[in-house]
Amino acid sequence: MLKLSKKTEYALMAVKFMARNAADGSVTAKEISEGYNIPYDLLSKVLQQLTHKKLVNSFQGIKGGYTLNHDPENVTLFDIISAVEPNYQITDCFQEGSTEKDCTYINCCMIRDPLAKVQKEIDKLFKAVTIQQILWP
Amino acid sequence: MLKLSKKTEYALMAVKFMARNAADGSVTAKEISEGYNIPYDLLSKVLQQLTHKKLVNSFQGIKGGYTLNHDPENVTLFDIISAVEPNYQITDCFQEGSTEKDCTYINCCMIRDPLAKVQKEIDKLFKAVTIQQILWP
DNA sequence: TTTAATAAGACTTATTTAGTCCTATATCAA
DNA sequence: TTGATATAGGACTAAATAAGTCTTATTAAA
Ligand code: SF4
Ligand code: SF4
Repeated sequence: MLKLSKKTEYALMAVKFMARNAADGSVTAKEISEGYNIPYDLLSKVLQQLTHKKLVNSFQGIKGGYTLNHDPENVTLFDIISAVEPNYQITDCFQEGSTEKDCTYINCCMIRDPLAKVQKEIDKLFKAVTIQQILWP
Repeated sequence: MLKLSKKTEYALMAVKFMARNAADGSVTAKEISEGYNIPYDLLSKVLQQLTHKKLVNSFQGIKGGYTLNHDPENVTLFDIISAVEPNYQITDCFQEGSTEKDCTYINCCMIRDPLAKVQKEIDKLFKAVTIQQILWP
């Protein structure tokens, strides 16, 4: 159905919040959650995923929080999506080492390679969009 | 998660089958289903949806079946997807007349317009890919 | 040592997708 | 005219995924 998950949207919103409040140093998950009305627990997971991909810095402890790790013009929509969506591809069979478990048609499929090309185009598109462009259009 | 549904894949496979067997006149859902191992009932629905969008011709009755209504180079991936996926867009809020029921953030959202632009790029991409290119790469 | 933050896994619920079943209708041919 | 076989389409069930919640552990400043 080609829909982005809420996690991607929350990630973008969180990045926006962090950039806006960069002056005040780090920003907590609670502040973002309350500022934009995002479920706290889910947002926390999103921030953790962004941390793993080094898109944000996290600081633990009572004065902890998050900061952006890159300038918005150096982070793309592709970075955000692939940090947050486990496998964001248009079919189930593009992963490294996909087998019949992923799709029963995998060994006889006549649309796989062509769709892989479409996937590459989509990747290219997402890599061409920076979050700078998205969040300050 | 950005995945195409099985219905889209089945639609593409069905189109391929029809083109391949065009010489024999119309082709039945059963033949496609058995030829490519696609669940019959689901495939039938897909074919009905393609019929509604005039992408295929359907013939009822005992000698009935389906034929392609256009040359493969004149049908795009966009046509197939939008025939078969109810609303294939990357967010819930791009429909005509979307309200708070679709997304609670709709009136305060800072990422909606930018994502709409991304959607347009995706549309453009899908419209640029013909099923000729996909099925006979 | 208390407090407030992140980290992370387990769990539950809601939504969507995939698949099935059943009945109606159309058409051909014996 | 009737039986066989095709599409049409609605209702339903099951499976998979996404979204949200709960709980416990860890971290670090005051
Ligand atoms: S049907 Fe083909 S393209 Fe789709 S998931 Fe299976 S192998 Fe991949
Ligand atoms: S968060 Fe914004 S972009 Fe996403 S569905 Fe809601 S209104 Fe649309």
